[in-house]
Amino acid sequence: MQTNAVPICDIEGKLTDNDLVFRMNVPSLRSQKCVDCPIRHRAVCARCDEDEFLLLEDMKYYRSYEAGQPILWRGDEMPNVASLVRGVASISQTMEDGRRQMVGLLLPSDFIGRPGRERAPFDVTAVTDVTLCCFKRRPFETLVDESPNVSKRLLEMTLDELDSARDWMLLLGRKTARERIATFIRMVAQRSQLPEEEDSPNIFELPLTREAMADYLGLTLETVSRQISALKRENIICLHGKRGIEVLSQTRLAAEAGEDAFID
Amino acid sequence: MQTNAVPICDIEGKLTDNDLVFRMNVPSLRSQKCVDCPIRHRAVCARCDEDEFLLLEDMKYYRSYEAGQPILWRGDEMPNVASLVRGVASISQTMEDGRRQMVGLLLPSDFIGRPGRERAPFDVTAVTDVTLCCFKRRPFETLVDESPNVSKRLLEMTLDELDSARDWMLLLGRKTARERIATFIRMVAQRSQLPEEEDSPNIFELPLTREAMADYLGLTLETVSRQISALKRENIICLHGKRGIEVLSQTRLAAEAGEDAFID
DNA sequence: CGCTTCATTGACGACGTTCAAGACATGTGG
DNA sequence: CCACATGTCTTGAACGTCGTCAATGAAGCG
Repeated sequence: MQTNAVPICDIEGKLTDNDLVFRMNVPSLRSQKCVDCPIRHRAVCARCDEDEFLLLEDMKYYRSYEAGQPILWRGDEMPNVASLVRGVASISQTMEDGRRQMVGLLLPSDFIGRPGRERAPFDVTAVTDVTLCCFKRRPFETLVDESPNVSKRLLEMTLDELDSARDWMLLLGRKTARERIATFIRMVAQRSQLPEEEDSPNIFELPLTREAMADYLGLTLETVSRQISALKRENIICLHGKRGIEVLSQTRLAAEAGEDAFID
Repeated sequence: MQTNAVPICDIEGKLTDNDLVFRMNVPSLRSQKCVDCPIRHRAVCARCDEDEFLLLEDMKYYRSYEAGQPILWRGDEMPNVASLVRGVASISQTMEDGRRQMVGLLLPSDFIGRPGRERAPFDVTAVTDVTLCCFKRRPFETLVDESPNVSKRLLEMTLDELDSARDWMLLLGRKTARERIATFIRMVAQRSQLPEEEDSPNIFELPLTREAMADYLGLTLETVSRQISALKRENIICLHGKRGIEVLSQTRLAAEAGEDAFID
């Protein structure tokens, strides 16, 4: 897996809940100013200078969606592009008979839409409550044309996403159900890591329902459930409620994931 | 599927071979001059002006590989980036136990490598005989930084590849063996289409062995072979040698592929 | 001619899907 | 407080697709 980890989101308030630390609580936006923006250092605007931020602040507006709501349908006109500020969203495709495959998971700082494309090629759906920082596509395209700070960052982000997509293709094409689940749990753990932590946390929450995990992993929800139960039975993980996961052995979980050594 | 069709390559000479028209013969490079380059209008340099071509001609050199040869190993240093000028190459990942998944198929005009990345994240292998137009990474990075014509084209190409990768994820995650084969045959047909043709040709050659197809489609070579035989038995296609395919019913093949309506 | 490479075909079994029932938690109204 | 409905998750049993292992066939080459 590529290791462009982004904490799925910052934690807010105290960290006690029956001795469990559940992450992925969503911080509220405290300001509309780019300077205070929680994703400022990672988003498409990461390398903007002050003048560019002025332009952006002028053309941007926030928009929120509740968990489960569609953000875009495939084929929709896309008058806007956007940065995901808060929450988790999915990019997915559905076949006529209803089979569905998630083809991307959007986390804070990820970019939605593309300059030069009028219609959405995929469905985008809010998985949790979501806030977007939207820009009208036309003026944004002009900005991309004129600001290397934006276009270079966008290229970099797109290349990273392409690498991640290719890693996921290995999982979808070749990994067993067990390996897919283990890989996914490790990925979520890694992305739940806070900046001040040294390692992935042992306790965290899954951001997806079993059904959404199945869509992401190319499995059925029954298989997902069975494999999670199996990992629990073998004392590799332990469950806290429906979504809470505690990893009892990182080593064994890594082995189950069948992962290659990393490179960088 | 996205429809950024590139003919896998131009045809050379006469078109008779027992009444079959086999495409994918590879034209030889007739010149080292960018103006005469067969991929000039589609590659990363598609929008370069004369000055930029002068710079490129100065830093470029051609390099060829025979079918089967490795071009890059995962983890290798990448002193160069390159455009694929002639032939077909694959991007693939291999797990420790040997399971392999092709995660991209590189055709003429496709770009290899990325600015700002020192090591190859995946294996790249010549599928047929291949010729690359190579550029030293450092000077190329400078060119990308300074020429919007190059960086914008590169962004566009990368976004297209990301869309294709996501289409492929649907195939790997959800399609049956039969659907994968039918989808693949249709894709090859479409890419074999010459500029002057109105539709995909009915007769063409598969650019991959059964094993390579299996790697690409997330199947075993036996399953690939069985499904091709089944399509033959049902008179949907007909075989001419090992690689030659004749589509007897586009309609039925499309139905077998389980494809959504296109959007654009 | 044997050797190699690539493709086809068969028999069998494993893994994951499908269908179905039940558990558990939460919320609503009587 | 209970009865009941709803959404999410778990578990079981039967089935089917595709992978594995193995034998055979076809084409190209020294």
